[in-house]
Amino acid sequence: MKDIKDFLRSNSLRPTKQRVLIAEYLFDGENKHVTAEKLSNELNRRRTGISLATVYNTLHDFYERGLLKKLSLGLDRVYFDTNTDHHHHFYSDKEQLLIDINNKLKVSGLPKLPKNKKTNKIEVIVHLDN
Amino acid sequence: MKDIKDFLRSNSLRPTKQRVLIAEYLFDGENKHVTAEKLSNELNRRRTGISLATVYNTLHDFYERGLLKKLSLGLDRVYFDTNTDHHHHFYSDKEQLLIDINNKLKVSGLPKLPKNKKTNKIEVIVHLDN
DNA sequence: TATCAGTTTAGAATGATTCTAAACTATTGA
DNA sequence: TCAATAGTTTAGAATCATTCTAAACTGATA
Repeated sequence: MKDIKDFLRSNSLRPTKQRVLIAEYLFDGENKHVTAEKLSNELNRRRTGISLATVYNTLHDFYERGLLKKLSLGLDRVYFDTNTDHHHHFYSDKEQLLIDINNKLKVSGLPKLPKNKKTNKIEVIVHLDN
Repeated sequence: MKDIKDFLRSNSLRPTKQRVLIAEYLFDGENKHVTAEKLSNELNRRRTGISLATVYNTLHDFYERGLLKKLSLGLDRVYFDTNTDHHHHFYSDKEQLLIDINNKLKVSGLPKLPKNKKTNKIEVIVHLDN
């Protein structure tokens, strides 16, 4: 509670009612993959009365502060990941399934980068069937 | 010309005026990464008068027949790749830059798959900065 | 060459996300 | 404690890539 407010303040975010509720849900210790819609549903279930616009704003604010990762899965919707360590994913479009790959997956044999470019990050997506 | 019609026919696609023009552009021997919009612009430049709806339909039809790959880059727009061999990409969101990685890039250390799932494909995206 | 299934198309619809601008609130300093 | 204000929230409109609709068109077949 108090720690959540401090957590937000230490990330240059005013601890508003809405942000506290969202942070409490997202950062409860369990890694989560959320879309704006899924998060909004959960918040409605909890009768928080937080608007969808605020859900979008807050996810974006948290992402900007590095508290969330944004997942590029070529979906329609954007996923935010509370696990901000470098990691990869199993992913099934059909099932809306997203599972962290937290172990020491390695990519080797990369060619040299295009001139004047540097690698930002390497993203591996293991697409699943069935 | 004739070969393009046969090519389309052999893929269960009627060689309509529109499909022939699009296939001629896409499959001219040079690998391409196109979005519906970029392709539509190119076709307008060529005064083909092909509608945007047909561009979408045709890209989809070609994709369904395995003539194009669809790229999952977490963009707003979808990219289609004329290189249908298994390969990976350098990608820069800022610059709308997309470059094939055609060499023997290898991914090792994958954990076992979730139960009852099989790997469809492994996609590696090397995100570039600058 | 008529028939008809397959195609094309303009424009409407969709749906996730962003924008707008007005109301609200946490913070700060007096 | 309070006023001022910068930062937030919100409903609803706007955006934009893509899909849908259903009417007109055309390649293939007999």
